[in-house]
Amino acid sequence: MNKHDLLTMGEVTRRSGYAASAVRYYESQGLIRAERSSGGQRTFERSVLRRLAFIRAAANVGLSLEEIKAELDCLPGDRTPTKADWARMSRHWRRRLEEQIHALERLRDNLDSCIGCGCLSLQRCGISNPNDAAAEQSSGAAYLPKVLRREPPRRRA
Amino acid sequence: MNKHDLLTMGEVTRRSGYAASAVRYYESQGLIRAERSSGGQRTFERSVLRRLAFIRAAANVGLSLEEIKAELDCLPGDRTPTKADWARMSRHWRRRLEEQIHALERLRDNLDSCIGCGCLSLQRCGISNPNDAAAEQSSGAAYLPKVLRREPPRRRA
DNA sequence: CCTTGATCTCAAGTTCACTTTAGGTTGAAT
DNA sequence: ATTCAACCTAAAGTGAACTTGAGATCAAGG
Repeated sequence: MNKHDLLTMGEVTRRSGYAASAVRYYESQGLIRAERSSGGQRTFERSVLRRLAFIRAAANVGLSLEEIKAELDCLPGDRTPTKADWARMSRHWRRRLEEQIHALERLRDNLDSCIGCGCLSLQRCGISNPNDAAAEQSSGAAYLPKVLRREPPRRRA
Repeated sequence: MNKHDLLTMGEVTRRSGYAASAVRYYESQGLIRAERSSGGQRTFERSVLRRLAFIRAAANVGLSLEEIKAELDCLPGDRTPTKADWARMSRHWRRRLEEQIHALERLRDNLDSCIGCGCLSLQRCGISNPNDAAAEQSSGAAYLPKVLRREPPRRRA
């Protein structure tokens, strides 16, 4: 093991699975911290692995780096995060996951009925025609869940 | 109604909800077709509205434009798509939606147990440590569903 | 000391899905 | 004939999340 439990860039990349460029990028964005050796090379505390793991997990849940940073900033920098810390943060995830799940389920079910009636080709389909209200007496996008809907001026996924 | 059922750009943008720039972009990418007037202005067939509706719906399901184009390319250019056409294409969607749903559910449930044991901080958590096999006898990313996992060289969401 | 591999910085490049800008044309109404 | 909204093109810009490249430096073994 290294001096005083400090990790090199190589160790971090091997153990986190992230590329060095990504690790540097996260540091530049303030998601992780790194000390420097006398020669200017990065040395990481062990806890950086946990942070990187958290980053990947959160990214998998669909959070942007900005959101992830916001959550990480709530973690105590000094003490080891407690179970309560993690639990608090996970509530965000759970809520987002639940939303995504329900949204997808609604979309899937609506898709079934759309296929059943072939209405994807018509003006009155909620999935495909959220904006054609002018052309028809369509009830609009009632079926398309907010979290999934992409309005005309799209934002990134 | 216009001559021979042809739509102008303005009508298409109003009825599809897409910006003109987006419509032009889709044309440039071969997702939709447009005729030209004598003066060079676009005229669209009615069916472009259906295509645009399809594009939005598919995008909402998470398909990339490339994938959407691939699906649209399977549609018969000549005849009006049949119910069978739509049904075939919707199978892709359904499969993808089901995958996403199950992936999120597994992630959510795993998150619960992770929080329960506080293991997000340890090496043996499947959610957070898909790549730390070298450091521990970890069973790896068994819990993290493929569709959600972001491997080190990430691709876009 | 020398070599080699790991690491450094900084700037620029990449991808996706569009939007914005600039400057020029069209076409319908007056 | 004039006006003016609607439309055109081509090129450049956007933002997220990184990667790549160039060229220099560091650290450790022989």
